[in-house]
Amino acid sequence: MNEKFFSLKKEKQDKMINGAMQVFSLYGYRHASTDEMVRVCGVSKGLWFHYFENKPGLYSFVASYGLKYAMLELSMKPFTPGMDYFRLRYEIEACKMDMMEKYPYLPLFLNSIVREEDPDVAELIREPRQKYAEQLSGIMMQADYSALRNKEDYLLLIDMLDYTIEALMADGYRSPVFAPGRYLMEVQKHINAMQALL
Amino acid sequence: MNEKFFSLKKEKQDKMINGAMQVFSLYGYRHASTDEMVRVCGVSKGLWFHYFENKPGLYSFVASYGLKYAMLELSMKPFTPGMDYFRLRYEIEACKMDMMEKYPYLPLFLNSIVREEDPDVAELIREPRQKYAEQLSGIMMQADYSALRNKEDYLLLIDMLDYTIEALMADGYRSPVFAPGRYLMEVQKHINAMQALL
Amino acid sequence: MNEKFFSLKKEKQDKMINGAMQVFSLYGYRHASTDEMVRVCGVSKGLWFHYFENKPGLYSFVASYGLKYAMLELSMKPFTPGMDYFRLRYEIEACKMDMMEKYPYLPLFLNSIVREEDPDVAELIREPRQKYAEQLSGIMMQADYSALRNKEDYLLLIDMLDYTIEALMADGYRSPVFAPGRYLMEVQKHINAMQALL
Amino acid sequence: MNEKFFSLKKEKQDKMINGAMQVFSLYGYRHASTDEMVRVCGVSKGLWFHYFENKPGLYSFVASYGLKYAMLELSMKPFTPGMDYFRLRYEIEACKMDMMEKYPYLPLFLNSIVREEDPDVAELIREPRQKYAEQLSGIMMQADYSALRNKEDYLLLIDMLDYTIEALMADGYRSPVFAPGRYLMEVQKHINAMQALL
DNA sequence: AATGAATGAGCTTTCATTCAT
DNA sequence: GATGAATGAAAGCTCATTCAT
Repeated sequence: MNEKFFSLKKEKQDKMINGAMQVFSLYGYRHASTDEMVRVCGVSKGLWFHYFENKPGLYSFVASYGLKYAMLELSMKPFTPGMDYFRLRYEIEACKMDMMEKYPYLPLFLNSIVREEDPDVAELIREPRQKYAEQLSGIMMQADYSALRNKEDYLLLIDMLDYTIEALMADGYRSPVFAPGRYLMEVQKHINAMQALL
Repeated sequence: MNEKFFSLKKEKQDKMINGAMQVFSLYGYRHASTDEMVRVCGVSKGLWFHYFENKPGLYSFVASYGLKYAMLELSMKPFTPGMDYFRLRYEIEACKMDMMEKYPYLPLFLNSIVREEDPDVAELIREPRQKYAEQLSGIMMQADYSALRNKEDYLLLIDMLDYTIEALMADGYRSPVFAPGRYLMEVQKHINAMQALL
Repeated sequence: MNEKFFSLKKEKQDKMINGAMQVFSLYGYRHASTDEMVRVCGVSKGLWFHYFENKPGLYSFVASYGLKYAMLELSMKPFTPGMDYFRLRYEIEACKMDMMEKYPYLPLFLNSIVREEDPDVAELIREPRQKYAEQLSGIMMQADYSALRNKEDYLLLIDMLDYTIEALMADGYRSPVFAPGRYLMEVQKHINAMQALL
Repeated sequence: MNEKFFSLKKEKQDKMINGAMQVFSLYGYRHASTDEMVRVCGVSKGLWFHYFENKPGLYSFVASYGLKYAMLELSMKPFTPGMDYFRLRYEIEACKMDMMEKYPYLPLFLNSIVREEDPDVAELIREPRQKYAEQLSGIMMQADYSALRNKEDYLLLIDMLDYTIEALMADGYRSPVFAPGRYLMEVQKHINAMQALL
């Protein structure tokens, strides 16, 4: 990418980033079209390619940027070591909701990045995607897992919760306007349901 | 579609069906190209449209066909009522592996059909997709769920298992050649892990 | 073309000829499709090409055939020399209506042949088209033109009438079902109108 | 259509318009191919669809544009009321020849628009086509028809002249290069011939 | 820096024509 | 003789990308 992108007014940078996030997260890498980004955020087609050589370059930038921003937000939250696992899991979703203020599609985009398998971009986003995963697991590792009795297999329960939470978010974005409050309530409800099983 | 398709040699029918299943399941409806199907199964471009009016028509046929074939295979297995839930869940995956003999990409395709949301085909496949889901839940409903103690929330555990199994299959197809035996082993391992928690 | 065509049952020959006439006259040479002929007259695609090498060959045959048939019909009518021009002109249209019994689209087709300018077939039909024109003018030449006083320019009035009559026929075929009686009435009305001017 | 088309250099606009007029008027709407337009006027295929959504949109634009241009040219000529009908009819053809300076195929295109019956575009051009017809008849209505004695049927003579003139133009364009001077001479000759009959 | 006109490869689809049966 | 399955070139159209302004 062209580093001069960062010399643009922050406002314009974000307008472009948000447009890209929206279109990429709704349609996936391959099916996202530059025309739609132009329509969504009112910045000329030529400019995208002025700053980001091509479509993979654009995706790779926005994905890295979104992942980094998420990592920064996560690092600023006081996830105190020893916090109950289920509580912590909820707080992470709450943190994602905070990201929406600046980047409304970022929570959905984060999930779509993880699922993205297009060979044109798979390698380009491998590293930041992994770092993000590592930070998340780093945070989660410090949790208090005592509620999950069985040491051997508790990772599977965690996976289940992750899948469920991702599905709830996809549902949320499918509605005309995403309601963060409602989303968090749904997440809490499902967490409670699982906790009751233990 | 043109009913004369069924007058073709079964061998050729299956070659075309398999080509379509492969390309559709790997890339999704929108991104699947007729050119690639031509390449994959050595049948001319014109022929696809001779039998299937257009791309939605082709998808709708192959999806319905695949779902029906899966339902037939499922209906021929002796899923005895009262069978332990986890055992039953495994047997269903085993049954999918049997389908691979004739349609190697069918198990993956079944999952991709469920996820397909392209507005051009959503309505066309709604009914067979639902019937398939109903047959599956019909089978599962007869299982012995006594292993899952807590009546309130056991559905979440089931969802978790379903998500896990789908992910394992996606992993399997990502490898150069899908190994049914290995897949079933992985499925069993994960089922065991969950059972141990109860 | 393959002369064996004439060994077919007359009934089948005519079914094919009528199908071709209909589609060619309604859509013109280029836009007429073999698929539509198959649909219209229920004879397989392969057979067309078995008897008529290719599309120009088919057109050239059917056009020549139609023109010859028209010439035969014309030659069998007792167009007595010295008949009043306007009466004769009407009788020719009446004769065309007789052709409809065997070839319902022939009158329209005759007009469409005259207008056909596609370079793929222009040369192929030049000769029969001209012969037909010559026979017609041969017949017309023997008419009694005394009603048309001015020797110098009467050819233009004749052209006008020809154009008008052609337009009336096109109108007639545009209606759901062509009514020969009504058509002849319209022709007579217009002839009368012109006669009144002299 | 995309209004930005008008921001192109006039020269390029006209190059595209002329290419479309030429191909459309020579082959008719259905048989006119975008590839041929590309070849004829050296502008890429993509650009046509950048400005004109699809083929009907393109035809509808060029037809409307051509009709409007013709109406403008007609409105700028001093067709003085009371001018002799035959003189006026000639002047209209002379006016069409003036249009050729900017749009060499426009006179032929105007005729082809009137004959166009493809259902994909019939409705799209109905209104401008009618307005053009109305302007023409508005002009002709003010003519001095005293030369045409018989009030009852003079409309038929007018039709005849119109058909003849249209045919002469078609003939003219069939020659390697259309010669406006020669065309006007032919028109005059035929007008004279008819006048002599009255 | 910023625009959007311009391109052409690639997509879905049509259709004259061939050929095995 | 008769069929219609099969082909591939060409049509209308899309879209990532380039480039003159």
